[in-house]
Amino acid sequence: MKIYTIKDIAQKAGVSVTTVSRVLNHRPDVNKATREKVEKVMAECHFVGNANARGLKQVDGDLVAIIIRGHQNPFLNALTEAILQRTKDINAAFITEYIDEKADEFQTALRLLHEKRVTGFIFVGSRPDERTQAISSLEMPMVFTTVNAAHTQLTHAASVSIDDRAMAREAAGILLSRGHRKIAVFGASRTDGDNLSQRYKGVKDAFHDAGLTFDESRYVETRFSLKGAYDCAREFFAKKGDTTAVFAMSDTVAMGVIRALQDIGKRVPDDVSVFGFDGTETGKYFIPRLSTVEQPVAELAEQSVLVLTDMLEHQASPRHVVVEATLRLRESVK
Amino acid sequence: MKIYTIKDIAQKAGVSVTTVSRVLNHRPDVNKATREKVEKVMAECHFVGNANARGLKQVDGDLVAIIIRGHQNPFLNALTEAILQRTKDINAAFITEYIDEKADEFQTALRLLHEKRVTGFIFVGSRPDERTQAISSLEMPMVFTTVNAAHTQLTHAASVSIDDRAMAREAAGILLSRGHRKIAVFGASRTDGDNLSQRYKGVKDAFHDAGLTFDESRYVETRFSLKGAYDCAREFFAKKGDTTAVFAMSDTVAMGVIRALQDIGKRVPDDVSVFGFDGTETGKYFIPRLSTVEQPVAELAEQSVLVLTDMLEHQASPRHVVVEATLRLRESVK
DNA sequence: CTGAAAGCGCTTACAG
DNA sequence: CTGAAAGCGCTTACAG
Repeated sequence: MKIYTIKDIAQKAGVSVTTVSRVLNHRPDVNKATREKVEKVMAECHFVGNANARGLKQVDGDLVAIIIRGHQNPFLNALTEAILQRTKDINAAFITEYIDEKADEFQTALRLLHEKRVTGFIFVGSRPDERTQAISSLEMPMVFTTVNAAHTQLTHAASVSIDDRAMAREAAGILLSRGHRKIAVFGASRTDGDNLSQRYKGVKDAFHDAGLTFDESRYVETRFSLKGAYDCAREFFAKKGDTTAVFAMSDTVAMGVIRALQDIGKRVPDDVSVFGFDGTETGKYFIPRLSTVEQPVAELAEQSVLVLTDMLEHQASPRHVVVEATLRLRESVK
Repeated sequence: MKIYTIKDIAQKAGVSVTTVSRVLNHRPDVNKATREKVEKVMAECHFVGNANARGLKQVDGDLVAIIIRGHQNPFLNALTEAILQRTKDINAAFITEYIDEKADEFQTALRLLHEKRVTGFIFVGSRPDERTQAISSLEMPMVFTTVNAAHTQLTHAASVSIDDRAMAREAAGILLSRGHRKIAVFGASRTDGDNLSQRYKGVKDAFHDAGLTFDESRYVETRFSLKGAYDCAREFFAKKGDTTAVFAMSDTVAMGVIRALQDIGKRVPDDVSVFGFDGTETGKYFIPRLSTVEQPVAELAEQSVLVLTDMLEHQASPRHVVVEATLRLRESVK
């Protein structure tokens, strides 16, 4: 199958490449008859412009890279899809780049900046840490989704997130109000200021509210996968079998924990209550249905795109938007 | 942050752009001292070549587009990640393109062909239908993963898949051998030859093996989502409450069905047995654990890359590889 | 081992 | 409304 260039089309249509380019870009200043002739030839040839050539020139228009940490996180996948949805009627091109859990987003961003002349970034599921500081040197519009970057040194970074700390406090508060005292927290290594550390603080807040102190020996770090959580839970409950409630920092972790509890003969929620986080679709259908902090995916997505385009198109300053999350009390908590 | 071009680097290093290009491409014919000087400057400037400019020239090397149907399918996500894994040490570049469930993969392929000068395709989770026939006109190496394209008219298409029909037959056979007769099948609209129709045929084979006939009124079409399957199951069991087993054409569907059964007071597997398909991670941790046909993700991925690179590099003819799937009997079937 | 020059397929002032 | 020409940032024969 021959690949036609703009030159081929011009020749077939008997016009200049300039004119073809104009038709291709829907410029108004083309004679109707000429336009139609060119369009006909393009259609016949299944012509599609070469993105490399166009990108090489590209002085116009913004190009936003959406950088997603991990392929397998259902919550981030849903969020990414929602962002892409909001992207349709925006006057900018978007590309998605999935990176490894352990990959360096600064390197990735830098590469995309050079390779593709990216003009803005959306980081999905990223955590501001040392590497992320380096990103700031990029000095271009960027938004972190799901994590609050207000208190970082990232001068060009906006963020859209829920109030992780307040929600965790609420969730843990419910556990406490129902009489649970031996509460375990399943999280992951956190750096100061990221959303996991916020959630951890929220749990401590709840204990404080109740005039109690969180027993740090019931804090567990796990990978955010079913298997990771399952294995951790088996190990943890072998030692701390008197635990009556678990606050898991993601739904995936919650499900792994519940499965483990089931396997050691503990019923959820009768013997142990489990709280999840994120509000994934699977959690709604799990048995038992997960109690969780539901992140508003659509709004997170919408605000992210909005904040970024404001920076891109109107040179707005970076904002830090906090959207409302919802506590879902379902079957996994008694 | 300034974006440096090869010209800037050349100037700073006091050499020609040709030489910088050579260093950039790790060509051997550069003086060691020169190379080091250039590399030093490149490092200082965080230089990364412009992919558009390189791609514009690109006479060398293959570019493979991996086209994935849907963002949210856990099985396809796992498969994609496995393919990407196999991709590291291949002498070709790979890009991933997620398309909508309803999107036209021919248009997508065509666009990528022109836009990016793609030289080969891997279609993940695609189904050969009318549109797919059009793809054949692309006349370039392509492989369909998870669906057997041996009996299609796709002359340039290879495929890597399991034997869907045989596996469905085995699974349904187990249901029958355990005394189930009122078996429902939850699938989706299929076209002749796709993997869903194969699975359907497999179920019929199993009934035939047992000297029985599948009761078509127990065949249900559903979206392949938890909600879709859930709603379908609620509706179906309201009418066909005597059904004692379900063969679901994906794990996701199976989980939706199980949740629905739970909600109408039927226990799985005591009242109703449920078989899934794919062998997802979630299915392993679901309560009850899913009995399923486990597709060998790693092998599917490896063979797909292998078959494609054979076509790309050695002009091999398209092969149709069938890999071994595994029946997993777990808790959801009694 | 190194460089000048042509060209990849577009877009965009500029001129008409 | 239309076209000739320059140029985007690279790569690659070709010449030395």
